[in-house]
Amino acid sequence: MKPSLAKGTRDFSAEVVQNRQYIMNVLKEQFELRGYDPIETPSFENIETLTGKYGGEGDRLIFKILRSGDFTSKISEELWQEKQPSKLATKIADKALRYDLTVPFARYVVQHRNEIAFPFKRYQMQPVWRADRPQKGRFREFYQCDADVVGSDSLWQEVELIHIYDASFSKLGLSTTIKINNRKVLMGIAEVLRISDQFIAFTVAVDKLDKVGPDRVCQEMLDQGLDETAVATFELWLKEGLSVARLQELLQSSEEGKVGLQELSFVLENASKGLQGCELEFDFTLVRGLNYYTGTIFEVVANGVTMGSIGGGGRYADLTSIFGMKDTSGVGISFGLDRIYLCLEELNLFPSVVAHMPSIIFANFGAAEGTAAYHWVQMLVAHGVRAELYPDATKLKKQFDFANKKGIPFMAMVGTNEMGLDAIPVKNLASGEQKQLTLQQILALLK
RNA sequence: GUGGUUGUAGCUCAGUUGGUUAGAGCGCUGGAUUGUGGUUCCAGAGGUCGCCGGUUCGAACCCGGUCUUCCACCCCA
Repeated sequence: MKPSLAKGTRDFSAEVVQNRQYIMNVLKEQFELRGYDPIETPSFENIETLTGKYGGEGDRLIFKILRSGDFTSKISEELWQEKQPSKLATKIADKALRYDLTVPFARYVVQHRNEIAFPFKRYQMQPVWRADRPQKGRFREFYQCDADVVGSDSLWQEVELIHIYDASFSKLGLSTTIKINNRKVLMGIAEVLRISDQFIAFTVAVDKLDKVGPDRVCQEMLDQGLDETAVATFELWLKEGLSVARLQELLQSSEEGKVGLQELSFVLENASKGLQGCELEFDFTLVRGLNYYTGTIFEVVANGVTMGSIGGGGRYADLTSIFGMKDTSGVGISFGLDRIYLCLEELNLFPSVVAHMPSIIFANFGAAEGTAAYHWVQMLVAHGVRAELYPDATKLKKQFDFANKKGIPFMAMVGTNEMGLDAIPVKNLASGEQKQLTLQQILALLK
């Protein structure tokens, strides 16, 4: 059997893991500074918890887990003959891998509502799975790092989340643009254009603006059967580029649109104060496909890197009601760990020092010498120094090669002559310099 | 899910219109050098040419299928 990875998955080397931990530590620090607590949820959920939450074709991308036992007994002959994958799916599969962290979080909140102090702020850094076709920066297993707060309508939460984005990306040295919009503004636009009943088709088309340009966006709207005069008006707006002030004029007749603009103005005004490095930018064409968003929506892109969004989020006023808990608004952001990693790598922004702490390896010259050397290792480890004995008494060349390859900076040599001495030869592998050192001197060198 | 693309040694890649035994660099193993590495020199190991099938006297090369890679859609972190 030839070893191979499942499509869209990866192994991580020690160096990659350390770099990933570096990113997660930065995020963790920012989350905790703002009062978010960590939780974790299972990697799979009951399938009905996840299905129907992610918009049009979202269910297609959910990894489903086959029922244990004889699932064929649950399928009638008629159902089998229908050959409808979506209907068959729930009979064959009763569990699914989580698709994002927001929906499991909403399930968690409802289920634990009596133990939770609201507003509840949590962060969560775990893998999610999507049955997508892999591409660069697009995997079937990847990590999301989410911060959400549930149980408050306050727009200060939006402001806080923007500042978490700003502080985190600034710490990572990554130049980013945080795009912001409000779903109520989009609904207001649709209302004014009298295409509210085709809102989804409208937003799907708008979402493609930066990819295909205004002409093709409008063409797609017409293809989707949207009213011609509405599309013509919208085309003018697209080419004009709408500011908040201009929208305030245009959306006079839409109550929802006006509320959206008020919210947007508050967030923009307060969040733009004291930004460390990110640009905050209103973009009335920002849509986001997940259909649980109701108010503010965010998306983050890295400047100077060709990569999809590296973060996104928004307010969901009613996600918990699906699980039986009404009137509980939530808002959250997500960091795409794997894409952030690729950006930092491409821009050479990983600090090189994170990789290795000082450490020392003891050469192995034989049974008795090994025993003496291991005694030194024990003493050093007891003092908190990373130390190890090369396990086999092979040729020194091999032991040196091993130390070099592993990036160990020092090698100690306890041979027949040094057994029982207080000072042993310690060699700096980078410079080649070698000295007789006592335990205290070695500790001073390595600590 | 749709369309395209990719696959040759551990790694990066050559390989002529289909023609004997498929090559290079790096890496690896051994030696020069039995307790002092990185340099150098010498020798060696390592490949069902992604997999399955077909065409052909003959296939790494042509054809079909399949898996994988990357890309464009769809969608998204």
